[in-house]
Amino acid sequence: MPELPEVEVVRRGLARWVVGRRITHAEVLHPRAVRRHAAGAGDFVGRLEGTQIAAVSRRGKYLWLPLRSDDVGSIDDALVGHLGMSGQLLLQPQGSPDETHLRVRLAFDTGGRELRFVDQRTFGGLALDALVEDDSGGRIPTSVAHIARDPLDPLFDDDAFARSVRRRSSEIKRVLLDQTVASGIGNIYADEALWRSRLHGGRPADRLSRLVVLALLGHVRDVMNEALEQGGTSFDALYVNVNGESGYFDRSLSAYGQEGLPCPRCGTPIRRIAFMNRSSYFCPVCQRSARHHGAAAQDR
DNA sequence: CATAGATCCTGTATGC
DNA sequence: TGCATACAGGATCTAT
Repeated sequence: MPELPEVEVVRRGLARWVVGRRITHAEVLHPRAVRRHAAGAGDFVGRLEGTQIAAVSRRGKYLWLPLRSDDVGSIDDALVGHLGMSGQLLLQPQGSPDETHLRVRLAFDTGGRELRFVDQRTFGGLALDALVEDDSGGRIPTSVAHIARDPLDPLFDDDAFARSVRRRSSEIKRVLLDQTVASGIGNIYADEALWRSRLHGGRPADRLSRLVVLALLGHVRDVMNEALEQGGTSFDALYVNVNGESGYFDRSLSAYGQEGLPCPRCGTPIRRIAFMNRSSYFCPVCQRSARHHGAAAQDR
């Protein structure tokens, strides 16, 4: 569930602490946490130790730490991380008790706190990956290059997004969750942006007008920025910043998780339906379903 | 190629 | 109390 705002909160917390530090010790406590590192845990640890963290970057829900290698001095690789559903990156004092689901530990030359990857459900993971040039002269890990820029990226192309969305015959919610169209959007912010747009998630994307798609994008940006200001969304102790603290955007949600509660706009109880093996929350009055928009395709 | 559905994983909440 | 079941859901894999 950590989506873009939650991952950005983590990125900022990490950036303040780890940039410029050298990794002196790496330890993998659960092999599944580094399954995306094809060469295995031993290679992961061996290549990580001795490197210096040059930055903390993010695209969508992916984080990466470009690494300056000890011997060469150049920055060719990055430590790539994805939190999956329950991953946490915590800065903990050395010697503090290991978390139940501690998967990877990194310690630094400066002592003090260590970086811990904790992940209950093990959908997340860490890997080392080569940096390649992206489409605008920047650098990005190979394993992240396949996803689109996210809506908070200054180089995000709104018109290209609208064209991409309107080429698809899938339901608009499914398209919002497709990380190759725009990255960073997950179930919570998809439902919130659709609610703000008064759009039912089941509407076919290719029957929405360009202006409706651009307005939806604006709502995606708004809800993400508002969540960021409040430290992200947390429903329980799983979604926390690097100090283990929860954000409180959950208090501002209009639709997601609000089944049975009144729609803040019209008072109709919010409804929950199954969708893609998860849930969609929407107002059945404000967000009209596809059949009310018939074959006329008036949104063109 | 686009699209849709299954799958991975573990802790918590709920019902009988 | 114990047991079974549903649920949380991002990314990836497989099937059509």
